[in-house]
Amino acid sequence: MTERAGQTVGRADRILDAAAELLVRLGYRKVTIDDIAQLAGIGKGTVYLHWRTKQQLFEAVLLRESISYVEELLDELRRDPAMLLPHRFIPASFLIVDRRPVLRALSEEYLRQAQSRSADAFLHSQELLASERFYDLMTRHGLLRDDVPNLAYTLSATMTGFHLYQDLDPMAVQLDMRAKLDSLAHVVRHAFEPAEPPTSEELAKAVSEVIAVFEDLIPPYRTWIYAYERTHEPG
Amino acid sequence: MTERAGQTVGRADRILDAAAELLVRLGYRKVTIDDIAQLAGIGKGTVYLHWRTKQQLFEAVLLRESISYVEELLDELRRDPAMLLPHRFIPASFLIVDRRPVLRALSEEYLRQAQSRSADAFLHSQELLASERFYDLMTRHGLLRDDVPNLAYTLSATMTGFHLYQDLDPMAVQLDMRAKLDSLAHVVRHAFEPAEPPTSEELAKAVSEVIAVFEDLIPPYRTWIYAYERTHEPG
DNA sequence: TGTTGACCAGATTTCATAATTGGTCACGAG
DNA sequence: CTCGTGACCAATTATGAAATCTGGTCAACA
Repeated sequence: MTERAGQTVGRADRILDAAAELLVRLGYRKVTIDDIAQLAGIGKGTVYLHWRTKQQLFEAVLLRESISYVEELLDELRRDPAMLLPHRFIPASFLIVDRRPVLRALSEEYLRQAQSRSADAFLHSQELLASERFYDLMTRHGLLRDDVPNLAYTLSATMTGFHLYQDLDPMAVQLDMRAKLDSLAHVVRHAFEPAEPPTSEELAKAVSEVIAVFEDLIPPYRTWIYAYERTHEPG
Repeated sequence: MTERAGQTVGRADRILDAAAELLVRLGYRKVTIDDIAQLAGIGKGTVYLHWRTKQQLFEAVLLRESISYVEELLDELRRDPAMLLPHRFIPASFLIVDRRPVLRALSEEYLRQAQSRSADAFLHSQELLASERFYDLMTRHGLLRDDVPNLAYTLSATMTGFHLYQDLDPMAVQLDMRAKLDSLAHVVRHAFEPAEPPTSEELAKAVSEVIAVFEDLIPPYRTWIYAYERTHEPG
């Protein structure tokens, strides 16, 4: 069984809405299941008809938000294929975390957890954007270099640096966001993109393939959000 | 007054030795000034004849260690000028933190402090390696690109990423150090080095200038370690 | 003059008690 | 019978007061 009858998904969304709102307002720690249930206008036990644990509930929040963001990105891609150039969309993704309060709150919580112990719960939501299939595709179409050692690791480490350096060095605070994005873009362009940019035909082809991949990738993730029976990731 | 009479410096070094040893053994938090004084075979008050606060004492420990490392690096440079290529010495510097227990302990403490609040105390020790003069020189001799926006910030953020990503993602643990160094080297080479490597004449010239700069830079830092009267950085 | 350790205020740890909360499930409504 | 609920429980976490520790000072001493 992957889904239940009637308005179940609608209710799930109302719960996720409530969770998201309280998350932004109070932070992960201070949000209780009771709060969420109350704001959603249901009983506490009902929440557990949808997700096994508080953590899974918030993973669903994160995943829903991520999917929505990816879909936004796909739209932009349809409008402007050049957006697929890593030095364009990676800084854009970087920026987005600052823009979407839910993502911001969750990434802060992720850091807090990582600091102490197992944070992999929040981690696999990143799998969506960082899937092997996506990297392969980008490399194949000449949008990513094929000579980057440990591509996934290298790219993640680099992005993480820009993310975390914010809070580490006072110097970073003085720089405005624009300058930071430029810096990140520079590193991405030179370390991860081939010297030769792809032709616009290649780019268009890559875009349509990216769209296809994500339209293939997203549904199982979306199902996972709402399906009760689950222990780990889809696909 | 910059220095005191007699065996004062020798005693300072014994205190720093004691502090370093206890630091490695117990970690910053658990080391008390009493412990240090006892291990150094002196009274507690005497420690305060050398440094105003516990923090300044450990800054001195860090600075002494850093200077020693830089001098080691200068030696290597004399032997092999190619070591000045950023994609060589930056991963090497990265590695060194794992090798020297004192640096390791201090960088962990730095992260802990940064996590919470003002960590700039530990930060300015990095000024030694990251001084404007050094960057200028490297750029001037074609060892660093001249088109990197916010060079200091960008490079720091990148290196920080590789440093911190260790503890954030389980994937990073599986990769061995060699692979990580390769990744960092790749990013540095392509994002921060010019496409054309310098000629060996240029390189040699840069090396001798680097040596000159550091031999000029180090003494005031060394003085700072031992001089009681101080409020902030030398130079 | 150079050194020290007793001393102090403030920070940290301890420890017991109280309050909260994630998760369950027997029950009741429909 | 199905679905939803909130009282309930174990376990975690918050609280706060008392005890301990420790960075830093300074009067006394060698």
